[in-house]
Amino acid sequence: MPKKYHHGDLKNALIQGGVEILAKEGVDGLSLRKVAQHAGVSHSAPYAHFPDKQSLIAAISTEGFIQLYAELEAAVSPYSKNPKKQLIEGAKAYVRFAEKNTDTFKIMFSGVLEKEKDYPSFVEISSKTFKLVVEVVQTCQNAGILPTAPADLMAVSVWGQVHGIVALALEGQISHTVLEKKNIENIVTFAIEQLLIT
Amino acid sequence: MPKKYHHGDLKNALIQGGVEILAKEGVDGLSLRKVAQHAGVSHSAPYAHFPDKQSLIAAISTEGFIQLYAELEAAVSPYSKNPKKQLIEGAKAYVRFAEKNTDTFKIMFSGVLEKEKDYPSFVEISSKTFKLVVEVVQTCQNAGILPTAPADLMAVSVWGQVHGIVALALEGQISHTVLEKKNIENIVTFAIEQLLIT
DNA sequence: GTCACAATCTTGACGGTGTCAAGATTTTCG
DNA sequence: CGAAAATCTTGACACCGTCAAGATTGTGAC
Repeated sequence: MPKKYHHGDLKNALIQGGVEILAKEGVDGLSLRKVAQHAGVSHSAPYAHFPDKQSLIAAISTEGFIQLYAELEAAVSPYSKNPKKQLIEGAKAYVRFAEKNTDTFKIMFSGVLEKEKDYPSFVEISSKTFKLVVEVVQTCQNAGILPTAPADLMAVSVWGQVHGIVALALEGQISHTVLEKKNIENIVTFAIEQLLIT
Repeated sequence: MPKKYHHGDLKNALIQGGVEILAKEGVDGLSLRKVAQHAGVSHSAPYAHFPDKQSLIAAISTEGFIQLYAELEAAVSPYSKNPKKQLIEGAKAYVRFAEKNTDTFKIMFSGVLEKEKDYPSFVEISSKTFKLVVEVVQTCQNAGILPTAPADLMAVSVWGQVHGIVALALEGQISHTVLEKKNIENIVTFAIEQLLIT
């Protein structure tokens, strides 16, 4: 933890403030100047901690991934003896995260972040999350409920399946006729079950 | 087709110019003023045709969906006797569209468009595209190569599967270890095959 | 302890943005 | 032809990201 200077841990205050503004005013409402004001600091103070806006967004995205990872972990760990439940509960947790943190989720995946190579901690937590998916997929394969194929490839399929439906849902692209019968969690569950070996 | 006034069909010129700028400078480079200048017109001339920037973006997205629909149609129609090929060729066409028109694709799905209710022509082509997916899914079901389930629900799964992998790929979120072995088209094909009944 | 240095923050400026108001110009149509 | 509507220009406003210059404050060497 950084020591106190004029403000004291401004960097984290900016990230946290960014998350709040994101939740309150949406992606378009997020500006460096607003985040600075929210932290009670001048409009260009953030430049002491972030070289540009993208960098702040990367930090917020990283924070989002850390929380997503934690929630996936929590959803999956109780069912270490039940691979199918792990897969489905993990998928449902993914949906819930996206629904509860819509704008953070959008920032994490909406192309605002471009050259991720420059944000090592983002890459780290992001690939850590992917590894978690691979592990769950592998236990499912060992249990014979997912096809035998390279685990990383199958993990991309599973993650893509969940992510795609969630992304379409956030865009309002899920057909009205479907939403009448099932909510997003149920749709994702159905889709994942299609990938399972009966 | 609108008649000529001062400029002559400014509205379409703005949309077309927007597509060009989008392809050349990316999402961040797209501004109303730049589009106006590109069309040789003053900075607030666009307001005679679009109430705000979102509306221009909606028009560009609509244009994108029209092209996407056409390419899906073209990819699917030659194989009316081969449902499996229809599904896979359609998915591959989706990938190709996203790869060739990255920024238009991002704008179409990256949350820039919010309240779509206000853009009827966008909703129209978008749901028309979805219906095309439903039709292909139905012929696959009739051929016994996709599970018997509500066609619209299964269509959401299929579309979500393809879209999710494409979206993750555009974010650079597909694991390096997977990309070494397969390109996006192949990954999507693999994923779709997992949904098929063998 | 003090003094130079580095980190942190402020002030002020720059060009660019979306949007609106007022007015000029042009087309349409009764 | 003349009124009304559509189209476009000019100018202004607040906001934005970013940079330069300088003020303030903490750190560490001596």
